[in-house]
Amino acid sequence: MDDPRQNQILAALPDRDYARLVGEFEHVTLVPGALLHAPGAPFEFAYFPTTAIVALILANDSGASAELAMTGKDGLVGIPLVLGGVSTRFAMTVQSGGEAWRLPAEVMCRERDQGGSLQRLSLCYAQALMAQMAYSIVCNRHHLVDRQLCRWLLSSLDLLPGNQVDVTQEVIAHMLGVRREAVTEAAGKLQAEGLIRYRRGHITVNDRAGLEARACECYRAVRAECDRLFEAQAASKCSSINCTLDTPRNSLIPRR
Amino acid sequence: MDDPRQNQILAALPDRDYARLVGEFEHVTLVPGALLHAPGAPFEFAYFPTTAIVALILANDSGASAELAMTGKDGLVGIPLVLGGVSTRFAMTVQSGGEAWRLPAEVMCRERDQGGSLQRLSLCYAQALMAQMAYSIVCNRHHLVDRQLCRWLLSSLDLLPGNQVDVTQEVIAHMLGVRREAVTEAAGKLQAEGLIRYRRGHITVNDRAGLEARACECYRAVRAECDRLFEAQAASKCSSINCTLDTPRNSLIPRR
DNA sequence: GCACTTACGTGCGCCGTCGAACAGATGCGT
DNA sequence: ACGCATCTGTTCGACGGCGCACGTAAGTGC
Repeated sequence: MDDPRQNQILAALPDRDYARLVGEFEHVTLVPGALLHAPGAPFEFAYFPTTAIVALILANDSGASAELAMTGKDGLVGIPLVLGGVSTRFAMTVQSGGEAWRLPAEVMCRERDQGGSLQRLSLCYAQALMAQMAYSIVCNRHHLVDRQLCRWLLSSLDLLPGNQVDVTQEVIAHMLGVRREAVTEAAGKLQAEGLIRYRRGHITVNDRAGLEARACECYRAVRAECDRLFEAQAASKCSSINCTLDTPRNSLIPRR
Repeated sequence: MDDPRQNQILAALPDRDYARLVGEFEHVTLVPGALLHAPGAPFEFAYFPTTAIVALILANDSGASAELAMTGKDGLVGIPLVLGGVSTRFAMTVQSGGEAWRLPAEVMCRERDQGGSLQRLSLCYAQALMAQMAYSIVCNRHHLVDRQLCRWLLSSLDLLPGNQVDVTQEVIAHMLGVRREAVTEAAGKLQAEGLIRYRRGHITVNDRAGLEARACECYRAVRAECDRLFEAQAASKCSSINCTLDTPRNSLIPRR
């Protein structure tokens, strides 16, 4: 049976806190393409995926859209509950079907106001999300589609059990904010290089190391930053560490 | 004399909390181009700008970079202190010189752990930052440079007292992540349309309404979202509102 | 095994951005 | 008022991505 603590946030929770919350979790199966959260709607649950992947997508009024980040077993869906903003314009859709556990919004708000471990870990994931989004901005600007595809595939792979990503080129195009044909071309290159194998909605990654080498450095950077953030929090049992540091004061001298 | 409560977060703070903190603020003048925070360094202060604007910039190892968001009197610089991540890969540079007030990191951490009004308002601004970044992603992907320039100018203008932005095209190019020539061309168009007037590092906005019409809808969307977030928080005196809502449960039915 | 839906592959012209090199203009210091 | 560094404007070929149209292949259901 699916265990909530396959989710990294719940796994990092001190046993006492987990025991306190465990009765409130509800198990849900997320089917691919499902809309977990509509733009502007209030959150009713926070979702802690174990095997599912949820995509955060922003679409503006003109229909232009792009994926902002993806959340799997590494985090939770429903950051506005943690930050206090109640809702968000982001849409959350199930990118890869699987299992998740959810907590009612009331419970999340209660935890937020009490400021316990769950809140602390969730805030940390909020920062990891910001890092993901930030690198997406740079990556979008400066990197070619095939490298972005590598990054996307690797990010997905990190949240999945095997070496296979089940998704059509159409969906990837939507996520990356490019044309479907551009994905076809990029995927074709990667396949020609023997890195992946594509067959009708199923990508098998043959050479993960090669894919990493082919990806832009954004992938490694995001991963490093997320690891740093997570480890810093998971390690700390007290929430008020890491404040006092004895580095030299930053100067306010203009650059160049 | 510069008043800390020109900053919107400090202004929204209940008087009792402000009175408690006021002695700990230090006034600083930020000069254009100064590096407020180097990537990866721990934060020593949180900055609350009043008339200055600070740019959040991410540069990867290859030198590719882009502005993620800008913070002025509407927020604070040092979100990682609020989220508990201690540091960040983002660089913070002074985009427009001016005044700010700062709090030592220790004080911010204390406030974070106590979970008072300052923390609540800061978290809300964190979500506003995410919104800014999110729309940047979509905007980068789908909108032409001249429209992005409009958005950038309007965002700056909202944080400045007059109708003038003092910045070279070189700097704007760096912020938008495009070539300097692209900015020249875009600015030329706007000038030809009578919206702005450009003269050696000083942009005067003649027709703000026209500029808004010319900008992509991302500007309005970001502004609406930030206003929503801020008002929701500023209005609430109790931190545990807005959790229980009686909307229909979201279905988990796949789309299309 | 059949037609049929769905997904992938390919060709074409168009346009916005890049990269680099260079010309012109403005404002500052002395 | 002059020289000069700095900022702005312009040109050119190259290229990546877009939008469209169409062809092909792989699964699905009867």
